[in-house]
Amino acid sequence: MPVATCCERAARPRYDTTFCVPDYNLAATLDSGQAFRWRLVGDAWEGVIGHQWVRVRQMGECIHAEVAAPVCDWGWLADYLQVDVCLADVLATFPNDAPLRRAVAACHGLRLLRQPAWECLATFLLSSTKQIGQIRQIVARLCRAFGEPVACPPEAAPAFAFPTAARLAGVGEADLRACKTGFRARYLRAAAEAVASEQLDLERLSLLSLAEARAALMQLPGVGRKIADCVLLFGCGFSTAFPVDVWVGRALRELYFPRRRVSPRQLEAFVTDHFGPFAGYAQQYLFHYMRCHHVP
DNA sequence: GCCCAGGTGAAGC
DNA sequence: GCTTCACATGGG
Repeated sequence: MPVATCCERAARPRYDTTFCVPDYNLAATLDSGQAFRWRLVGDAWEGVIGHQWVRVRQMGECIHAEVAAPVCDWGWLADYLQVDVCLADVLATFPNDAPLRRAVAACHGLRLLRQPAWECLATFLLSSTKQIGQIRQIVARLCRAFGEPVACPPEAAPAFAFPTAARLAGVGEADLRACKTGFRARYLRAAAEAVASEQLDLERLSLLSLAEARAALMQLPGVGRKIADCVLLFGCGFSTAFPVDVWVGRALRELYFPRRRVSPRQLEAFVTDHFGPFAGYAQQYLFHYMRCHHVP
């Protein structure tokens, strides 16, 4: 299985590195509504992963990355970007149907990220009935208010880590609402408390079956099937998790069941059966396609 | 003003 | 069971 090549993934401390990886569309990946902390500055994307400020840039078949403090081991970034995933192998498992073929052709190089689970849970808790741009703004306010400052270059905007669960568990609901979280503030606090108290161990979810992990997340108030599947897909590595939001629901109905009445139950059965071992990737292609390319 | 946004939970038939 | 509605907030 071909993997990305990387110069000096573990070597002398460096401020930058390059991953050479075929079929990686950085812009589509960072801007496809799976992560909410990336900002396009010129031709580069700036964000924070854990406590690291990062600037990444597409250079043809390679991704160039810069950080603010020298790094020996770049494994954390390779893991986040999932550069070792061979996209061709993933796409080869997709069913050969017209809608998916169109979506894959339109969104060439779209990938899934592997995000920190707590950040993923918290940000998707804040996502309900919000547009992606607004989710970004809420998350930015939250990080500025409650996240640790992280080192960044002088020309960059001040950067903050995503607030820990322990920190948010100690924040009053009114202060969360001041970040424009609205009715989601209560849910965010409850999740922070559950994680901080270790009543919910997010790191252990990946050891469970998909159904068990999903059930554990759905114990939290404000976490239903859709948000749970986002966390499992984007933060825990469950490649068959298949979040169905308004866009994906629309994609399934319009593209697979045109002019037919389909119950949510039927849709679920279809999804479980149809998309294969990387159904979550297929979901992301349909989502991005509907948002950026499809004209009804 | 009206409708919608990567939803969920509670209440109503 | 399935449908309707409230929940905050901002953009088109």
